[in-house]
Amino acid sequence: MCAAAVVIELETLEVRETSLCFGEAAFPYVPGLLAFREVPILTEALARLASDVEVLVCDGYGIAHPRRFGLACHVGVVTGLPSFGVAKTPFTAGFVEPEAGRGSWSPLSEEGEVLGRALRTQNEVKPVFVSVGHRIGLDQACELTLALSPRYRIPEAVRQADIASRRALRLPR
DNA sequence: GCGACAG
DNA sequence: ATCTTGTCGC
Repeated sequence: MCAAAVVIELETLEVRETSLCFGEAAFPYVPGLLAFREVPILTEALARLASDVEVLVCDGYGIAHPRRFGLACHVGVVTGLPSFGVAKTPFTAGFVEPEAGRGSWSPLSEEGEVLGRALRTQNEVKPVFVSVGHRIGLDQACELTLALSPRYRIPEAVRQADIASRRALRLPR
């Protein structure tokens, strides 16, 4: 597997630094246990970053998780950095379809608790699923997600990390 | 017991 | 995550 950590300049959305880490998976993919598979190598990629990082934008869920502790929570606690998750597909929490415009959102809830938001980052495009990980609030996580997604559905930090890791592994776009 | 479930 | 088919818009 290849883990990628990309530092994005919030003002310009430019890539300031890219860190790649390669290794073998030591844990299978099990829904609900993604962190056990991905956090070790992600932590390594993050540790090799020279830049100062203010907040981690993670590919996956934070507290909108069956155990209320998804990958974004793990990565936040391990690094001590503020973190939140942006997932591309629904998981266990329910939601109503948000309005069609960019910036529209609806609550992600499970067992009567609001755990995150389905947030539309582009007009007429499927929403992403935002939930807090560590040391950040949901409002700020959503604000950052929108600031990082002026043109594409996926926030630039996650999008560029995905592109870098796929390129390194020579996987199709 | 069955279904459904991040990446 | 991966794969495949088809449609839409710049």
